[in-house]
Amino acid sequence: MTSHDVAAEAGVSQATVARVFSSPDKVARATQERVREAAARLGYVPNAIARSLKSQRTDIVGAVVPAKSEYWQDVLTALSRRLAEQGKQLLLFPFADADHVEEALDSVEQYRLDGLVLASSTIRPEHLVRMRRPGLRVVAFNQPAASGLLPLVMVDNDAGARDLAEHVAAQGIGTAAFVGTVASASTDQIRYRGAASALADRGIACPYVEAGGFSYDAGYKAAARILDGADRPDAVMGGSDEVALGLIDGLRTGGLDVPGDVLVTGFDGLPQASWAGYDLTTLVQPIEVLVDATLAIIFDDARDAAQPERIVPGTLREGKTTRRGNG
Amino acid sequence: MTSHDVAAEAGVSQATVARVFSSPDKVARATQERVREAAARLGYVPNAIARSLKSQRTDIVGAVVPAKSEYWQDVLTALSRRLAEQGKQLLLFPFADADHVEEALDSVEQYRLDGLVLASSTIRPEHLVRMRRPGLRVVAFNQPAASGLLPLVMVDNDAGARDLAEHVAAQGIGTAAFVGTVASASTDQIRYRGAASALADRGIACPYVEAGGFSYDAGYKAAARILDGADRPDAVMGGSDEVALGLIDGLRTGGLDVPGDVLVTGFDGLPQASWAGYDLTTLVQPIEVLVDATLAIIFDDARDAAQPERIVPGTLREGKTTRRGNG
DNA sequence: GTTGACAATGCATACGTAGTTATTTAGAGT
DNA sequence: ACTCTAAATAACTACGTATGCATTGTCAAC
Repeated sequence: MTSHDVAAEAGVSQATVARVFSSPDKVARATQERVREAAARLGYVPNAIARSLKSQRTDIVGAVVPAKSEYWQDVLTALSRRLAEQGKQLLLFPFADADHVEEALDSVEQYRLDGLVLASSTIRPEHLVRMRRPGLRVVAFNQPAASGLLPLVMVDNDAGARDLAEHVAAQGIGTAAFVGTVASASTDQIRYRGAASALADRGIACPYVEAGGFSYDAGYKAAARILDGADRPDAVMGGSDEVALGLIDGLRTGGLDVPGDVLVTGFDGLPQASWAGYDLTTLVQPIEVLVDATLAIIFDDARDAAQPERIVPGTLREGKTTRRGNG
Repeated sequence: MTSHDVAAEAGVSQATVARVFSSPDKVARATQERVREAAARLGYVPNAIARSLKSQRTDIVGAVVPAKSEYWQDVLTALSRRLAEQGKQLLLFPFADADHVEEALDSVEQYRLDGLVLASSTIRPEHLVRMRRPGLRVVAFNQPAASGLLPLVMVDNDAGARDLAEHVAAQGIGTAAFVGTVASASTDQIRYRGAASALADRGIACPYVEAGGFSYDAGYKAAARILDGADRPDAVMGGSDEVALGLIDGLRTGGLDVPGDVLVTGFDGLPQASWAGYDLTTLVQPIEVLVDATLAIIFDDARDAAQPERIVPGTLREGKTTRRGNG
């Protein structure tokens, strides 16, 4: 079932059929109806593949993201929704771990995508630069390491970490610890430095503990290391919500009360962080805003602004995990 | 940068270049190397769009799924991974709610997908049937309503619900309640009937309560209705893990102890259900098995078996939410 | 030395559409 | 009635690849 078949059925040329579906205003009202009826009768649907080949536009945006991550799921959901509103699609290139990024990027190149969102702070700079190809609009999403290399959209990690640190400090703590995800992740570094610096300003030390992963499990296990440590901190700042949730459960399993004995904070603003069982104090990322900024860069015709950087502030959400004296 | 350019660079014909990348065994070893070198020099990558147009195969599988759902995220992760192993891609067509399914299906038709996974028990039969198009292998995933209409892969909802019900009954309860997601969902109906029937066999009544949604929030709110009710059940069976987690937090917020005062079960086996804060007793779906069965149907050449139905048993995971006397 | 078989490669074409150019048609002005 | 203009449509081609068919080259068998 092609546009030729419809053309024959409607008694017009193939070109007219094509125009009906791609630039209807160039076709007379009556002709248009005749064509649409014929198409409906035959069950014709335009072929996106052929359209893409001819028009050199796929209307598809790709996203290279870690396969397992609550945070990225949320981002992708928002991204996908926005794209759908514009009649575009999202093609996923998930990777299991940092070593497999290259494979994902290989398959990206075969598709002539309109744009590409590079996620995860574990993609290495050499991979980032490799994706700078003519005709492909790339945006690094929440990936501080890409600064200067690619257009970049991210939440203000530094300010967010400071906000959290100041909020925790205001509860009157003596010691703190920062449990990061993976030390080499650029978001981790910025968040830690921001938090540690804000705490240092108030005379509070804040050692760095690496969870070794981005998951709940990593946080859960890290809690054990903190419990075993000599000097238990009064507050634990998680490098991400997922890690923080694991921390909470790990600390509670170890017999501590959160927030009675230890305050806990997260970072990201996951839905799960708001669950009544946790009610985590965290920095909520404005995902809608970040996604819109990303799509603006990809689809803005202004190709001049070579390396735009959009840094959007997050919002502190105060939950009960930093509420002292409720224990 | 096309195969023609590479052909010129390597001093061969375009056809040979094409063969090097799609059926290498038809090209002499030496020629192959020359072509690959030329391609590498020019940075050539085959164009998947053109390849699809010519070969009438996209190597892309589509999935129509609800935009927000922990369960489907897990399924998609598994699906995507398996496809990537075969050099294929997953194209998502998420829909916000049941009313928007049609829009999603519209865009599906434009892409000439190799296969399509129809998820969500809220897709209505008329939509399902509409997707029966020549050349498109469709599979209904965990969608009992599709039985007889489309090839179907699902977990054994009935047996799973019975297993859960029997396990709960064995804890020595007097009354129970089933909190479903949405009453019109076909999975909901089967799970309720299975549970209610197994409980009835032991003389335990089990009224149906509709949460009105698939989310944590829906479960959380449903808990309030149960707390307000005259006769509080000894056990609450959630129609899904997400709902069950909300139920737990809702019941606990209401002052009840889980499992001390009320036992709770879920269904699906989400990662979150295993979190230490919940440790939910649930029926774990064998997602890998389901995904493999799905892909087998899509890519099996045997076009004869018109309406295969694969019903796979799940596994009961016993958590502490049904462990009596630990309160 | 002729033939046949087979591997390796080139040539030509088609996949289904969009856009460019050419042609037809209708309407208005004089 | 005759041109001029603009709108509507038709004819044609190109997008980049895969593949059937034709062609060439190589080698073994008789």
